[in-house]
Amino acid sequence: MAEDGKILPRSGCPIAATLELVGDRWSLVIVRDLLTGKRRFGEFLASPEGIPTNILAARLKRLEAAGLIEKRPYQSRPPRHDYVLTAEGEALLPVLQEMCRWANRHLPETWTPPDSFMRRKA
Amino acid sequence: MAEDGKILPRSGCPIAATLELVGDRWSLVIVRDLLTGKRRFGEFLASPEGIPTNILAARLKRLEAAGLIEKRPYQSRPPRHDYVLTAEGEALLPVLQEMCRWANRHLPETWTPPDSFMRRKA
DNA sequence: GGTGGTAACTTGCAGTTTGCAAGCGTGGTT
DNA sequence: AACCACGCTTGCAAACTGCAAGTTACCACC
Repeated sequence: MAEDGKILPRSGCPIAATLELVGDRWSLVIVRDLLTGKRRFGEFLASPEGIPTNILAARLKRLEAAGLIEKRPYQSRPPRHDYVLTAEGEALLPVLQEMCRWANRHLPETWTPPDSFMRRKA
Repeated sequence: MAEDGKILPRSGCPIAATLELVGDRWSLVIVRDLLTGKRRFGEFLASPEGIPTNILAARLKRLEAAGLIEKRPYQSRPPRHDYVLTAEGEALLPVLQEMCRWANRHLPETWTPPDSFMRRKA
């Protein structure tokens, strides 16, 4: 995956195309955090999975380039910004919910997400 | 990801755990092919995305180690085998369906999957 | 005004993974 | 024997990952 966020589709298959955007170990973890209210670089870093800072910065850049998230300044001195999901990014919720359902049924050690997350609608 | 298929969970989050198994560019493409009737090494290779042979072999090994697919001999002379989804692997169908719905709505160039795939139940 | 702290990154670098191409092993076919 | 098919394995350069350390921009205290 190129650093500049450009991705050339390998086929028109919707599954393959989706995977080219978010098919890696970290992107959907970031989307999960955004869906559960986290907004800032440091908050993503604090998640239990422990994403490295350079990977986080690269993924945020790519997700922004793909239009799934937006960077917004929330104060100017010192310059700080946070990230929010676009409508397109939020629409990934059902994918994550299905992953949770699958994992809870088939991977015994996984946590049950809060009801508010599982019932939530895009 | 270790070559031997062993994966140590980074957290109990069902999303992160799922991504550790199938969160890469190829695994779910293989599951897609299996769900649409493909069974053999050569058939996976022939998919339009063009997975390299060594990656395909590694992913099949990992999916088998994870219990998502099973290797079955279908003839003994010459020795040949194919792969089928286990119930656990088939249960990923809803995840793939949601990815298709998302992609069809948000990525303009993607194909619409056949109705039989989208309506299918696990 | 120097020291320290916070937030958001960037950089360096070794180790791992990817992807292309080529080769291998088993056995059928001619 | 020569050739082919299938299912891989191997070699290798390039790309990516993850850890640690450094950077930038400011604020706050002493």
